[in-house]
Amino acid sequence: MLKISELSARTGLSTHTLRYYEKHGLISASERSEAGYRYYSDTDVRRVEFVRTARHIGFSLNDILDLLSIRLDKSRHSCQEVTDITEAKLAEVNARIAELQSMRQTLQILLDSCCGGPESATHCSIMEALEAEQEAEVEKDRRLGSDAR
Amino acid sequence: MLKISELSARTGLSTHTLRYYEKHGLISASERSEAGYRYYSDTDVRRVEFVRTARHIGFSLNDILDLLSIRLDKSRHSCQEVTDITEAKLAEVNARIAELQSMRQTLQILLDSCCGGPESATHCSIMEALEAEQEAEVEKDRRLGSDAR
DNA sequence: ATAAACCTTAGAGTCAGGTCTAAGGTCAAC
DNA sequence: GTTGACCTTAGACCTGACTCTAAGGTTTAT
Repeated sequence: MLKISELSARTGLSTHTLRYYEKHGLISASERSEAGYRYYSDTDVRRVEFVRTARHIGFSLNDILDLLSIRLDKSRHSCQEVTDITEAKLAEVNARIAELQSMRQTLQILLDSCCGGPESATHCSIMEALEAEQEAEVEKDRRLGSDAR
Repeated sequence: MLKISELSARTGLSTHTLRYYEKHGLISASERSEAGYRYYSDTDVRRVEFVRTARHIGFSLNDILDLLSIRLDKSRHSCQEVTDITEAKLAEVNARIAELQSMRQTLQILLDSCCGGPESATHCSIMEALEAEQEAEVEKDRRLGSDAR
């Protein structure tokens, strides 16, 4: 049985975070000393590691709650439930990537248009683009035929 | 001169957001009525639109504060200052994209490994990967030679 | 003259995922 | 038998960008 600081050392999660996860129903210590100290069994440790792994991959704490409830009784759940959660997360990630790529494209167009030198910014094309009533966005949309956002 | 609700209608930013931007030094109304009502001039409107455009591209409010101070007296600032801000933002965006792509790859590997069917999750390979002490991550790192994060 | 539709402010709440603090109790070693 | 390292809790604080509320004042249309 591990004390919380030992579990923290082992998992790389702070004791604060471990208590936070417990408060949110993700993990628990299967025993408590008389004084209330948390003691974690091997089973507890595996659950914490499951959470950490899922977190590291990018699942939210709510996703992980769902995954944990499947994990608790796998025979009552299907692979499809698991892939549904995973696919939803993948869709989120893809949507966010698309947004960021759109930002990247705009930023790159801005950078390409500007000399970037020590000259006064009086005629800086980036500043002009930002002043110019969404022109950069319009330009980008025209090139990409984008409907995004 | 526009009242705040008119400016809101014109920019698509809520009156709440406009006041919030003002509180944070991004914009202001060049006049106030005796009762304290904000009145926005054309110059004010252009500044608000500048903020909105920059925000839409993905600049943070702090980035925009920097851009605005350049905008206020362009002759005292260089193109390089502008491109520095833009490049820093581009680097942020690229870093975030890389993180998300790593997540995407892991999620895709998980999905590829799982049948996704109505079968019991007892032997679900996604669940196994999440249980298996970072194995999915290790696998991914091996394939990509990744050092990221 | 009164109701509807506006406007003001300070300050609280929201989201996610922690992170930290205060005030105190416990335990092992010397 | 006390020092220092650990543990407990409730609850505040953090980031960033809003979003909303309460309580009140103003303007406009009828």
